[in-house]
Amino acid sequence: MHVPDRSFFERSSLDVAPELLGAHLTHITDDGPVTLRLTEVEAYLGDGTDPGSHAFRGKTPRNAVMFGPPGHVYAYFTYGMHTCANLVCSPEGRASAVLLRGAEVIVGEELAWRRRGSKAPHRDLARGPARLTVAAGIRLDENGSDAFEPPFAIEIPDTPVTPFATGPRTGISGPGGDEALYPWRFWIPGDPSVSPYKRHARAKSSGHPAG
DNA sequence: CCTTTGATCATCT
DNA sequence: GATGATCAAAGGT
Repeated sequence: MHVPDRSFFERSSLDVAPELLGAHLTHITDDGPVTLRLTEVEAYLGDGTDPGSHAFRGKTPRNAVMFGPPGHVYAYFTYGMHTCANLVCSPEGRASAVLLRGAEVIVGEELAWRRRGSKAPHRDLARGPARLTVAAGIRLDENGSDAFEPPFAIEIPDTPVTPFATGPRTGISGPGGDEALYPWRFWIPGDPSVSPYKRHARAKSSGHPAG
């Protein structure tokens, strides 16, 4: 486990996403630290070719952070009540991002449990993008924060986690959710903290070079 | 295990 | 005015 160079994020989210599996993301507040071990992520592009991406129709006030420097946090509000978090990829000006969809809480479980406000089992604490954001204590007003600076910290595995699984992205209507065109959801096979939604999609073991 | 449904509002058309 | 990178509770199999 090591702190990556910022250039790690200066690549397409398609390359970064699978290498974030198993990474540790820490967020510290006055209440203490929470560290997440990432188990499920999704890649989104910003070059106008990805209809599932917030950046598909160009830069707007909401997605502006996606077009900013890599290694920063893109947080957005949706469904009238939920916040989700991404890590920005690609060089500045070329938006792409990795949505954090599932993780295991490995530090600060008590704090994460308190934030979630329910008796969630350990595996459910950060299972799903909105739950993950609550468990970590990431707030909407932290949109644009540098993930390399406090209150954030990130470490990645010395060797990428293999094998990993791929499949269609979750919750996307229209062509952006088409597995054949955009199989850009990545997860650690069999991990209980992978989000359950639309899991009917068959987990195929990665035929990726890495696995 | 599964499916259905209500909640609730910023954003974009 | 419709939609959405969602969740939790309730009820069925």
